[in-house]
Amino acid sequence: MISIEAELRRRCALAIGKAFGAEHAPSAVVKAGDPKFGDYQCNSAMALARALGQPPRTVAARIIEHLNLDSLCEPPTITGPGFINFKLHVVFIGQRLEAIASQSASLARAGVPPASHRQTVVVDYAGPNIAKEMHVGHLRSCVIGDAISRILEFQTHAVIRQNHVGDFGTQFGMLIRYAQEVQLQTGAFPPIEDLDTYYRQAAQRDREDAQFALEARHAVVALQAGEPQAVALWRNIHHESRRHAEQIFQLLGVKLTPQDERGESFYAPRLPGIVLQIAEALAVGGDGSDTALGGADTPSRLKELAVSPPDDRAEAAGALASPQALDRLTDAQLPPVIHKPLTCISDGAMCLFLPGYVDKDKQPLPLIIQKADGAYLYATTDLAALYFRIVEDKLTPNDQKPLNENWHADRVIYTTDSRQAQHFAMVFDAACAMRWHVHPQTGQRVDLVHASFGSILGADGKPFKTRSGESVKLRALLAEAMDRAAAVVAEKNPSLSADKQRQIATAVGIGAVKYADLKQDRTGDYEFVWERILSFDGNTGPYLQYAYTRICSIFRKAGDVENSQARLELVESAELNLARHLLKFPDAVEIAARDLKPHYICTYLYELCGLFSAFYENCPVLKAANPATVKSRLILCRVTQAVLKVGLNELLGIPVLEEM
RNA sequence: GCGCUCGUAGCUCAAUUGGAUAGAGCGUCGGACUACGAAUCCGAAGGUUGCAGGUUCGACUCCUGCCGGGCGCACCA
Repeated sequence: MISIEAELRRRCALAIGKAFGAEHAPSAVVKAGDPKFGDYQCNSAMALARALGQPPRTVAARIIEHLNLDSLCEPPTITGPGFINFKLHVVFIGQRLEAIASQSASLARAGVPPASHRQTVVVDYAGPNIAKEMHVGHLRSCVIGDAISRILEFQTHAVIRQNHVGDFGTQFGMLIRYAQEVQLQTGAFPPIEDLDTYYRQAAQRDREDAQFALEARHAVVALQAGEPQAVALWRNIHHESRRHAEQIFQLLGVKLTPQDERGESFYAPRLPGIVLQIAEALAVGGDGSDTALGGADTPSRLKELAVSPPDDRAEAAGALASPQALDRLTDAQLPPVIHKPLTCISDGAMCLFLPGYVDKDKQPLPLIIQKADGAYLYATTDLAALYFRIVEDKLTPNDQKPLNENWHADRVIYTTDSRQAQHFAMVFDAACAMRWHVHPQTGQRVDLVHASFGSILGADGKPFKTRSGESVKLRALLAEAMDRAAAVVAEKNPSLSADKQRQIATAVGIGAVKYADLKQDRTGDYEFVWERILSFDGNTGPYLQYAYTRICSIFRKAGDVENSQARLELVESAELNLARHLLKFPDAVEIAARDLKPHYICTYLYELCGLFSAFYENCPVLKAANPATVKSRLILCRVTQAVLKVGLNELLGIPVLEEM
């Protein structure tokens, strides 16, 4: 069964097709703007009126003539300029809810249907830098990326989470060199309790000591060449960092595991092949075919760099190009305006020029895929990752963490902050230029999405920092959330055991922080204010968790009164309003998945709790007049509980509690 | 300078992407506990959606131009 909104849209499209021809078929069905207009409305008549040269209300009437609604709705009405209003039939509502409540399996899905077209979706999020402690800057990526993953996963898409860690940059030379130094002096590897301190000390040595800095550069080379001692130290740092990140993920309830981690170091061996591939395919003056220009200046240094380090894995990564192709890559041939993607060497760096990008001086802006010194950049790694996720065959021994099947992603989603918008636009354009955005099996266009988000600001509207201007550590932020929640629990519910209180404080504190982040449209900035986040009033995590505990409390008191064969009687307006809204949960999930915006689910759940409160105030459940009403109302409680659990817990990754 | 983005009630945010009378919470004011959890609920006041044009049956939403904030613009990620 698909969502009701989708079902009505389908039926309206069918009716429009029958009435006016299939070319007019797409139908605009949305939730009604106002309850007095029913549950849903079709807005297609007004749009069609012009094209058909008929009055919109006439068009609406003809749509209705061809509309088959079965017993879904009451007879539709035409209002205003030509809106078609649908009001769900009470009998239909009752049957649907009874069906959902009747089995634990259907309750577990809360009415949400599986996706009609199952896709393989890669979601790239979190991506912390190794050797630095995670800070608030990572919060949104973790929370939003995980929610998006959970939502798509719940729709039964095959979601592949990817943690693209920064673990192979130049900073590692510094860190390795510093680790060597400390080890030599103390005879023991320093415990990395505070990664930031460690990093800062290394950076300070790097700044102050030219000899140290030089050796740090050499350490990078040693690391990339696989020198055992450098690699061992790198592994050590890596291990410590991962341990730290794991703790954060676990505390946050983010479902990333070590198996999901493929960072810069993973892609490093593939980069030479990627650069070669792009350089040849898009060589300036060439058309990608084998027509090397004779006599052009040979950028021999780059040719050397592009094929080093000598690693046969580059070939496996798809290095189709021959080094000879690089012979024609001189910037002398670069046109002043870029009309098609071109690669060439500019100032010694391997550049990919894409149409539509210019710098401050209106000069073509390149996507640099290899620096003049031969090093690769994050654009290179991102392109390698895209190739890996979409094109590459995974059943090769090259993947250190092989899956059982090929990925060939249908969709790749990046959850990073909006400042990287241009970077991803360029990377996506580059992938398109290489035709890597075409699914190797289906030939369909792969959806490349930057699900960007804004910044977290302090109460003053400026970037969220500590008083001394440092970035707030994520661990400290979450600890404060739990402390604040613990204080409230101790005050409100002192009778609970200390252990129980701690458990509740964790769920409430972490949940509040996550919910505050998810409830707002991710594209905007938001202000982080403890009082607002941890409030029990309004659209907050604690408020929703509280609503859930009230329902649980009813069931604790109900004992075995519940009867799965009970019938739903919808009499009171509070009952009807709640019932109607419960059936719209699949619609909320669908639009949240469509736009990759978890806040649609938050808004839906908040409205649900408001309607449940009205029901709770006006319709006694356990003290209802007769047993049949008690059972009927317990069905509403049961489905509300299920929707809250699925929405909060499974889709948003926020814990629910039996009591608090 | 170019590009992206945002501007909605005193404050923090919504508005299913062009739909009907722009909705919530906080704060303010006024109410409801002998009550399935008052960590809650109900009511009131609060708006020329930054400004000015345009597009059309219909605009917070789209197009143009201003004003104001944020961010980005060649070898960091």
